[in-house]
Amino acid sequence: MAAVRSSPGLDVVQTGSERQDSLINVQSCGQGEGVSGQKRLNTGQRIEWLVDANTQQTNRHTFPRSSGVDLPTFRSPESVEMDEIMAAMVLTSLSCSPVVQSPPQRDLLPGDMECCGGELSDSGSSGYWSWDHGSVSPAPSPSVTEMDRRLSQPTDEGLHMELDQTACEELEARRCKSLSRGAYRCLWPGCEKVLTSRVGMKRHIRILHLGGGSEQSHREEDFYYTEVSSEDEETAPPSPAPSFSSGAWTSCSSTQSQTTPGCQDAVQSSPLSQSAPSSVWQIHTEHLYQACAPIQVTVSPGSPTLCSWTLPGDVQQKPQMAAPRSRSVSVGEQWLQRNSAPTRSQTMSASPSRGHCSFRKGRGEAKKCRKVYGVERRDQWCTACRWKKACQRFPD
DNA sequence: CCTGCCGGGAA
DNA sequence: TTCCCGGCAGG
Repeated sequence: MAAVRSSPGLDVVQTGSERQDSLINVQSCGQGEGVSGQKRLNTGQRIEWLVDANTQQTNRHTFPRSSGVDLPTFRSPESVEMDEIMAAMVLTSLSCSPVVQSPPQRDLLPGDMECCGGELSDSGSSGYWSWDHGSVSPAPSPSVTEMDRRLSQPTDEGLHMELDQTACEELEARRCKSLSRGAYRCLWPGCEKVLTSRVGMKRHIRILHLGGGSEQSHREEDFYYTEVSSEDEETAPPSPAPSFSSGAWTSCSSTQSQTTPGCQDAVQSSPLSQSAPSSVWQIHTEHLYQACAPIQVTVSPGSPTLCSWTLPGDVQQKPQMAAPRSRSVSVGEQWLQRNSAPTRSQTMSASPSRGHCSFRKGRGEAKKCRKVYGVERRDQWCTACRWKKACQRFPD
């Protein structure tokens, strides 16, 4: 918006020495730093202009000149009015000319708007949403000026509207990098890609996950990555993200409760893009929880039939989840202490075949703790065996 | 008789 | 909730 307005306190400054010249101070709402100066028109009017980027005023093309001011007599009121209009137009064109002032006219370039959208448009009234709106708009950052330099270079020949996408993305990436040293983590299930540039992440998601570069998918990538600051990256080793790729699992319960609260806090993107990744994380973590159980399992020594393990996906579906068994007493006990009760209750409640309360299933061929450790080492039994309950360490 | 474990009760 | 045990059933 290139608003040309005249401030009452400044605009019409007519001194006695400049009687024949109409001195008009104009303030133009635009972008970037304010530019002020004077311009002497053909008609002899000297126009002083002040282009202030940060003024958010309504468009007012009126030039309140007091009627009591003496004007050159050879001018008819119509011509004066025309001159004012002309002056306004000239000022408008001046303040919007890319040659004279590139910063304020940035939002007037439709090419920029189309190319980079809200990324480049810092104007709060542009109507475009912007990623870094709040952090960028108020104070011009070095990256902005640098970008302006880059932008004003080609626009010397005119409005260079054909900035290609990649160039804009580079600018965007630069800007994002300079503004925040954050990283962007892909939230696509199974993908833990962490990139330092948002554009790269978008491209990654678009190409790898969304499968192509369609227009629709171009907006979808925002849902599948989250922004994490570098501090979070450094201080978040227990974050579940790297854990997926690493197969060194000793206990699965450690990650169960860590459903990315830190990541959520670190996210600074739009709330729309927050919601989707969180749900993705939720699902992901649940899968992780379900999947981690068979990983730490070691096969029971006496029963080869127990070696048939289902895949994590199947484990999730099956109502009767097989409890893990381990020869390692300490690990098994730890796991039992944490998971025996919930697993048991899950199994009980979900099993439809157990209609009979007094049903006593036949004795399995698996050796239980009593058989394995003997009565003399009862302290090494699983808790259930110690309580004369169904063995959880070596279930049938 | 041994073993596994259900059901119930005590702390 | 944790712990223990009587007692039943299968082998």
